[in-house]
Amino acid sequence: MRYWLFKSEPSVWSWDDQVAKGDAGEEWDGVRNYQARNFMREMKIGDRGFFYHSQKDKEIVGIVEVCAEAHPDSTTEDDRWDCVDIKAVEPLKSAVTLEMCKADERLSGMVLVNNSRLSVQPVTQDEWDIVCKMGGL
DNA sequence: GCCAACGTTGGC
DNA sequence: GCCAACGTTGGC
Repeated sequence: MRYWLFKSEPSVWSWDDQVAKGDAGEEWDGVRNYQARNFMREMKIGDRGFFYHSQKDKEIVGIVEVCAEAHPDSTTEDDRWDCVDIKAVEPLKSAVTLEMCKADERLSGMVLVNNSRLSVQPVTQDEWDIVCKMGGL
């Protein structure tokens, strides 16, 4: 199993919105970036990811699971764009802020810290464990 | 709200 | 195929 990180502006699609969808999950649509799309194509059902609130909060708030592998993005006719479906698994006991990630030397290699513009990104096993612990899980 | 970084588009 | 122009993202 691999680990990922999904970034979303909470004013557009928040953790609460994701939770409200329950086990049915929801398309992670609207991605128009090849790198991000390619990562989604690599995802398998059961892979886990962090749910990150960009802009205002800048913090990792919960854990999601891939519940459908890459398929055409229903929000566009353009067949270049695929997306996966994800569902909420559980919230972190306490959110892990970008600031905390930047302050932790062990996370200095995290894509989140180094490439702020990539909206879907891989997370290593080590990074996953560290952030989970910081989040109280 | 600004602006830096980055990705994409399109003219040549 | 290069590169300038433009648009978007997201931290500050």
